[in-house]
Amino acid sequence: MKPADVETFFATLKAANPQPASELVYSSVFELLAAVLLSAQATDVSVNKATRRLFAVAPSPQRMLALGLDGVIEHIKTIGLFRSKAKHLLETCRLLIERHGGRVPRSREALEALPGVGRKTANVVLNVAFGEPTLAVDTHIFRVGNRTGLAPGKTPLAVELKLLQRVPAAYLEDAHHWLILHGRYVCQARKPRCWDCAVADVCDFRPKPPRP
DNA sequence: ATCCCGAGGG
DNA sequence: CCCTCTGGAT
Repeated sequence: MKPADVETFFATLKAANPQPASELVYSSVFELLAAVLLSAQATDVSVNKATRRLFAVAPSPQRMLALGLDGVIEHIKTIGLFRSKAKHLLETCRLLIERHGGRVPRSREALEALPGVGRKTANVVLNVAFGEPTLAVDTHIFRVGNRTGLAPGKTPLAVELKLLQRVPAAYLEDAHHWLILHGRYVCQARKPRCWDCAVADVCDFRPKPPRP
């Protein structure tokens, strides 16, 4: 993708969706952190189904700890990777209380020190909860960055750095959600919907012509 | 590089 | 059946 097309790319996505937001359901910074931790390799629909039950009983680190491992698993067992996620979530809750007064810390170092929280999850929390100019690269953004030519890279970190360097400052705040929603609904993994893609003319990807 | 791991879509 | 889903730890 040519540098001049990057502005067009984001202006077009913005016009279609002026105020993009996460589709995860949460009502506090703690719930955001927990929901994102649970969302690894899972759809937001399945995560929301589980967190509706979980957060009704455990909206705080203290209440989450009180549930215990089996209690947490009972609520999230419909999500993939549920055993490791339950374990990580509980240990994270313990550390939030022990190190951070039961609050979610605002620094990358403190966030990534929590089990189950890596660079991507930390970036989401820093951006969405604290308004920091970070850009979390998930499976969608990694694919969209490479496929479109907007931000090619062999690893998520490489794509993230390329995006931070190419996305105009005015779009950085919401770029994460525009890219993720574009990847989820239009630039899909298996069958990208290029025929109704608003940014197809500035995209490097050319789909195979359909069979007659 | 491998493991974790359920639900939904094609 | 196979692939994908807002990854992270070992």
